[in-house]
Amino acid sequence: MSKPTIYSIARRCGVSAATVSRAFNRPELVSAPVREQIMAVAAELGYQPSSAARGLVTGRAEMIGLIVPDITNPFFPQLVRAIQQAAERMGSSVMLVDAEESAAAEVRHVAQLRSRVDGVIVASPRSSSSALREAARGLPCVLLNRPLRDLSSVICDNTSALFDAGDHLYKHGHRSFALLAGPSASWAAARRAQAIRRWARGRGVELTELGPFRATFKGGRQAGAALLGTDATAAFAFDDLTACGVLAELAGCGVSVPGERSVVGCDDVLLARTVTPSLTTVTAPTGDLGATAVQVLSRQIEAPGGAPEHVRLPGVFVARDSTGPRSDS
Amino acid sequence: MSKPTIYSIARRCGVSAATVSRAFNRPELVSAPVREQIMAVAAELGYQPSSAARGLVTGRAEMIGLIVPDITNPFFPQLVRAIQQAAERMGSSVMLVDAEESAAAEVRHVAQLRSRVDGVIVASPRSSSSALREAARGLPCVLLNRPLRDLSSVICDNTSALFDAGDHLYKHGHRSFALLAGPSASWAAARRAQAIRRWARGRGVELTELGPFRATFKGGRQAGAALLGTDATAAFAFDDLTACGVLAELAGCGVSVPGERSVVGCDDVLLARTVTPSLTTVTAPTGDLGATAVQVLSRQIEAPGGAPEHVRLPGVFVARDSTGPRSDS
DNA sequence: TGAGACAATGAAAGCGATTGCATGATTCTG
DNA sequence: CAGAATCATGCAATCGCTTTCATTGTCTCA
Repeated sequence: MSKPTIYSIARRCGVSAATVSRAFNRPELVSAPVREQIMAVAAELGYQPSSAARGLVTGRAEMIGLIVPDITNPFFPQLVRAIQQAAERMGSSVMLVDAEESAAAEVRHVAQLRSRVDGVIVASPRSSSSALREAARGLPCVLLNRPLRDLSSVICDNTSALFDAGDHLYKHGHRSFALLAGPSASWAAARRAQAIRRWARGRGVELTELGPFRATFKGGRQAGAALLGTDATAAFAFDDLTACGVLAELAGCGVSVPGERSVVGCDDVLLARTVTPSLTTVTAPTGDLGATAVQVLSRQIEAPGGAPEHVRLPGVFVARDSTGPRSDS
Repeated sequence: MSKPTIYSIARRCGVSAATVSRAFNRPELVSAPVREQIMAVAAELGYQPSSAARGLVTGRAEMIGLIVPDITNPFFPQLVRAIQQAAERMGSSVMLVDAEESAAAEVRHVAQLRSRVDGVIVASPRSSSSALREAARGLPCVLLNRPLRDLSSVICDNTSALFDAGDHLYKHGHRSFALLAGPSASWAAARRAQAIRRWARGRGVELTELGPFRATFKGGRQAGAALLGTDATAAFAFDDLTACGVLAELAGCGVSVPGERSVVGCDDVLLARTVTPSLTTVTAPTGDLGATAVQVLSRQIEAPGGAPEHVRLPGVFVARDSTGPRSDS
């Protein structure tokens, strides 16, 4: 027998399809005995409403798209999970798309998702503002970690946490710093760099800028190598993953951390706690970030064309073992 | 103006909707000038076919579901990426669902996905065989890392690689081993344990079994603590994540690796290379695993009810720094 | 007791695409 | 040159569901 539909159920129950539909969507409109019979038959037949048919008439896909630049960067799985949980709470599923660090892919995927989702969350987009705006035209959209005036955004602001990080290093006697810049297309990278520059200027300490490096472990190793070419005693890595690369490179060269150099990361991914030495970093409120993004998106979906919302959540500095007193060498 | 449909395009081009539809799906059936005009108008209007409408009539969602037990376990992002790439090649999108290590959630999600996808890939399922079979009834389904006679499966067989791992340790003089078992519901865990037991018996060495432990960093720390209660000089962790936990715990207790104890992981996630010491482990062919799973699934979708396929891909042992000569203490 | 009010249900019109069949215009073919 | 084959296109049914509107009883209240 073919897939059960509301009609097969209706026939078996001696009611009309409309009643079956209502039994599911507006149960209070159906008398108790009929409703129960419908439910029983539905369960027996293993009925599942066709979301295509429903979507066709309601115009809702009950699905949101999520575009991440690199799912293998450990920051994103946490985010994905948070977003998925939040989406589930509002009855939606998540379609995940990995843009594999390509700005072009981001835009392409937004276009592809258009017809299949109610809205999209684009995490840490690499694409140009105009391309992004264009791609999202008429599609509810929330940007994560990148503000754009006319699109909603939820961002993690690490500025003050990075100040704390700097102060923490300063107190440990460091006076010469390196900034290991992240991907040049990344707003987060620019923002973090800016915060660190401002802090350094405020403190009047020396800041060597290196990079940009890719936000990968390998990129981190390169950054580590570059760091060794300077006399900075403390370095700000773009994120935890690159920081881990730096640690690995330094370890490989026999440079002790935090003995000879201190390193701070950003994001506080699982990795940060597992490396040796554990990473001093800035904890991003992943759960909140995801939940907020979904909320904002769902508001955009409810009221398309509504004013864009901009939410900013602060990161929190956390000191671990990759930072310590400046060596007197 | 509202969303463009084939009708709005048809009207603007002075043709029927059928022709527009054909222009997209069977362009060879439409004369060149008409086709080009349709394409031009479609592009101008930013037309995107409604996948709900299409899905309703074709019965295809062009979407596959992917259920993973724990997206924050670094093994899975790699797999997700591989699967997504493969799916994209066959024109499908991927709906990711994180079951958060709950067997019940797995089954629940399979049921939910039913109506929205053409088939599902269930990675490393925790649920019982019968529940799984029941949930997948009539739904094309491929199991990853868990064989079940009547459902297709793609598994990574680490048996021989684990033998290699054992031999590697044996050559380094180890004679007393610990098996840090993974989740009891995990087929992979059972399978790995079995391989190790067999190897140990074959070699005639002592094997202490500990656990089960959860496949998380924390679970690994517990495993590490348990390990210290034994006199095993070498330990097989369930996977890299737990192995990292073990390393952290040992480091925390001042036990040197590989000086005092050797540890081997499994999966070869990014983490394995980034921890210190880098992890001796078994590399899983993630890319192949994902690509194969998608292929098998798409065959199941083409020919529903076809015979289940079973593919097994071997893991490869790789020695790094977490294993070394047995200490003479 | 009769007129609303109300509750439960059905009939039917879409939602936006695909697709089998019918049609009319061309082009072959012998 | 008549009839067949071919090509490009349109018509209309269909997919499974939601939802508006109409219908039929049942109550309730004056």
